[in-house]
Amino acid sequence: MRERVGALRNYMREVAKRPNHRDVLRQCEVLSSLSDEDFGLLEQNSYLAYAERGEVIWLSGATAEFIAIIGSGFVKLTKTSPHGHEVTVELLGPSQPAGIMAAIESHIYPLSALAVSNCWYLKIPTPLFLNVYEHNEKLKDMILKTLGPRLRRAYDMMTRLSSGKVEERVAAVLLILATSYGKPAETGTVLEVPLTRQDIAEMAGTTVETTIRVMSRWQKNGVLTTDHQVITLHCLQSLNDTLG
Amino acid sequence: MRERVGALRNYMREVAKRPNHRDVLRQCEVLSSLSDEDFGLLEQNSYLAYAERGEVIWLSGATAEFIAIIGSGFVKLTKTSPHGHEVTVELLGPSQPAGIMAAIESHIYPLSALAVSNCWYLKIPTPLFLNVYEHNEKLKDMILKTLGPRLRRAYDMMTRLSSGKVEERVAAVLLILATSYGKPAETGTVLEVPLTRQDIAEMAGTTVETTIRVMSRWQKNGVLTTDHQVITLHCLQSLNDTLG
DNA sequence: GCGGAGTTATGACAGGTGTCATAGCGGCCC
DNA sequence: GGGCCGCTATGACACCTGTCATAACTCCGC
Repeated sequence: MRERVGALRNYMREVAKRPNHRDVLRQCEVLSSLSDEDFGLLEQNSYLAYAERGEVIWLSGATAEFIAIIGSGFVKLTKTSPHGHEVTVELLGPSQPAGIMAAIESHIYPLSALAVSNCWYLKIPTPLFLNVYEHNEKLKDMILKTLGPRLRRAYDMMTRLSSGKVEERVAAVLLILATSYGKPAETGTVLEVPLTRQDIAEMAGTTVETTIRVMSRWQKNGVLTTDHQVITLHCLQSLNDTLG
Repeated sequence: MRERVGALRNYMREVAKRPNHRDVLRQCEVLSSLSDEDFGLLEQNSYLAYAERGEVIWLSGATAEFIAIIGSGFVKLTKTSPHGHEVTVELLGPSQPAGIMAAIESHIYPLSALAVSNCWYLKIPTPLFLNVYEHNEKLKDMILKTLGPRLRRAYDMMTRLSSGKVEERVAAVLLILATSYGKPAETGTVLEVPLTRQDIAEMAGTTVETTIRVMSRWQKNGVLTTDHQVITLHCLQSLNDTLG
């Protein structure tokens, strides 16, 4: 046990490893259609930034000064309800972009971006990005095509959030996370995302206590095990079953 | 009272009035950037269709044969949760398009479309639309720009759905409807959308009974009055207050 | 080492909300 | 007109879930 915790801690440090500037750009799917020239332009005028776990990358309502492409670690996009209650609407991992819609359309971030783990990300100034965007039809296509899945995910979460039962919502969150970021292992699917119960609660639209209760129950049933913030899902099927 | 009910019924009939084919195309904001030539193309190869209240326009999961532009009446886009429970994700009124994302990206409708009132809509075959779409950069821009607000509305609903209290969610739904489709009158803002409590419940992610209870309470407090399915909001402020 | 901060965990409790049952009302079709 | 259907309305009741309180544990800085 001791060494597993040690290994986990190493993992958390590893997340904070500085990625290669160019690699981050190249690995971002939305930008994959760009010419070498445009890549060069973006590369020379963007810069890597670091955020500690919990750090604010931008706040909703602020003017969109830059778009971000995640190099390593995880970022959550949140919105605070009128009651001050914070809700996570999206979780982004390596090579995923954030703030593109704000840049090209509203010029104001509609969501806040917060680091879930220590992470590196690339900051591309909005004017520069717009410059490349304007005369680049393929980029527009790519953005359109990535927006589709985002909308569908949003609609999916809406239906899950409305259909009552917290247990169901937490199961849905874990399954979504598993498909996006889960890594297969002997014991099951491992979620190497350092999410606290609080984070999961924000995604499922519930409270920490209830989330803990639900997950403790699953732990007793052998559906999953948690070791600090690393969750191993042993039985995806029984999670799926709780969805109906 | 008698004649008011009669007037309402007339209204319902009026909604079903057949609109002008070309007007529907011209009034759709997304298409506003098209050349006369493209307009002609769309006009000649699209056709008006009629749907009775409650009728299915398409089902989620079907292949996207056409996109629809609403001419008159209202259409809801829904998704059924794993539990069979139906959730309305969006409500569309005259001159709003549906199915565009499915056409250009997934080729499968992610949501079902159902007529909320009797309505006329324009069917534009997917291949034709894609044809126009491919070589029309401004159209892409317009689509991108309309997608932004859609995403933001979706995120907004997500936060409201997660923040507990049903009363709040119903208030939010009514306010959203009021800003989109409300018409000012002496007595307040009138919602001339023939929504049943069931429809509202689906949008707020709750049950008919609770929706009725909440709205009856407001009716007693004088916040709103309902006459069949026509809702008059007398005090938008007190609805806003319930949001926190 | 000690204390504080952050996270996980558990219990008591009240209230909101879904579920089920029932009823009235108006419209529509035969 | 009669019967059926859809919509609104109301009550009883169980139970989920948010709220508040408490505690153990780890990590970290002093």
